[in-house]
Amino acid sequence: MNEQHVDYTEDREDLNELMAVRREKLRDLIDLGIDPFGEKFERTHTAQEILDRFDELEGQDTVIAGRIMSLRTHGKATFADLMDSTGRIQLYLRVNTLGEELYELLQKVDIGDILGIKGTIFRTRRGEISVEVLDMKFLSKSLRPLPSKWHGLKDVDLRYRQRYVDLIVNPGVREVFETRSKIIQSLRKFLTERGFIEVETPMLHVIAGGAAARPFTTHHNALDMDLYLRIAPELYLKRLLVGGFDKVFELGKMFRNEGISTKHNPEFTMCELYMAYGDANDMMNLTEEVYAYIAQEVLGTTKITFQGQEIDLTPPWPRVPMLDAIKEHSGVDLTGLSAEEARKAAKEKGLAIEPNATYGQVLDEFFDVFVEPKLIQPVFITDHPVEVSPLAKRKKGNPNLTDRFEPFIVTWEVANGFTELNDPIDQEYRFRQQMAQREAGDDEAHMMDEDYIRALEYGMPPAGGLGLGIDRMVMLFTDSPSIRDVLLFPHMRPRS
RNA sequence: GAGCCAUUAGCUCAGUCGGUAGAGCACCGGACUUUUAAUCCGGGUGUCCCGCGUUCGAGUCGCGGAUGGCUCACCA
Repeated sequence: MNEQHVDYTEDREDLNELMAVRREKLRDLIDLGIDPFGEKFERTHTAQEILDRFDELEGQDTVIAGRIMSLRTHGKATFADLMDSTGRIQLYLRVNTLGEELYELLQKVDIGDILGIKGTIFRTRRGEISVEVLDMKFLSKSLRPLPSKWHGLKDVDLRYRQRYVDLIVNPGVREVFETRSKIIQSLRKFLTERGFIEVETPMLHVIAGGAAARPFTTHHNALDMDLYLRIAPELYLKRLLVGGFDKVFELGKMFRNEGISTKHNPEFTMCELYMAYGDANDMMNLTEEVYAYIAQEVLGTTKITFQGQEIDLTPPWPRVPMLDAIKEHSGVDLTGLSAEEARKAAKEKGLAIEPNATYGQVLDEFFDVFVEPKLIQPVFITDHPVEVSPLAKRKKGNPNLTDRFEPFIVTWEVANGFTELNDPIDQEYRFRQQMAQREAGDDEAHMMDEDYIRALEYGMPPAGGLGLGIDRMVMLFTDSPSIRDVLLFPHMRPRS
């Protein structure tokens, strides 16, 4: 083994006074033969348990551990607040009970240190449930000062880059991520209770399919080939329907090489699920059910508040064909128009449209401008044009539209689903259309996937499919206006 | 990618007309054995985001850059 030598006495000139003082205390502890970074520590209670069960625990001994969040010294007695993952509890330290030696050691304790405490549970004269300390151990000396105790950390840049500090000093941040965990748990429970099997499909794709988006590119050295990070798991999951699975879902990260905004992060979480022998209608039922189920499980109600507006998630949600919604909100009926007529209608409404825009693209533009901003309460927008839905089955009676839907809540598209196209000949035709669009300069058009066509040729049962945006769901349920508030480590440009 | 705004002590923020850098908390020294934003006395700890320029003199004015926020664009 190499000889290791850690120098705790090194003087570093890059440290500010606050950090230098903490290092000095660290050295003092080492000189006293005390390990500042502790070891395994068995606790008997959490802070919250003591607060909740005080009546039965009063007078008993307890062993707790956590981070010191404030210190109030009064000469020969000191009060401190200890924070663990469940909450805060006050410590009372007295020279009489601790002894001179241990009480002296208190001078080496800084706010931020993680201590192990043995003590007696009692209530102070002022009525605060506290632990009178009999013994204390350093479990981790903190070498950096925490942000001010009542302003917390406000600088959003620092909050995201140093989420660990944000979590320590800003109460509520932890809650958002605890809620996120509960939401994902409820979702898994909901789906597995209904017979869905959770699967994992590749994240490294040879063809980035299943959505219209620019992919990230990476490289496999041994094979000397470029690969894409997945933009959607859709085509793999439907291969599983071909293989005989009836109900599958995958919950995981997707990667899209696009802009960053309050609603977009380059990597985000989606849940896709597929149900053999079902259709878009089943998926709409499932969407409103799963939203109501999770809201009930996590928040105890299906009426939630987002940024001051009440949102009623109680099923059923209205289902409105896209053309009807456009007609209602713009006054323009685009039904049955040619691409050219649609472009003309767009110009009359002052919309910026590409000269060679397809009928579907014109519809999208009308929808984005006139309809989307109005969709506050949950609503399904249905029957999307076929050009923008290359994987969805055509609508019976109107081959220009598909059996597709997108639910909207607070103007956000929170999911996307449709009756799956299981006709390999039509699918190949759609891919070719997409390739033509790609050649015309649309680098988000779908790529050809020969193997997927082959899978469909073996026969895929009719099916309904759904993709749920998990980050937006968490935003909605935690009243968070930015996706960065529901991602522990949102993407940030590295700082030089 | 474009526009607007922000960046000053560890944190939260002030800084007037261009004239030697300020507060609260935190921190350091002292007093204090039931406080809780403890209190009282004393102490300011700084690459004013970076660079260039204007000026006798720049935190402040100009130009360029970095990072972030918001809006727009992009994102079916």
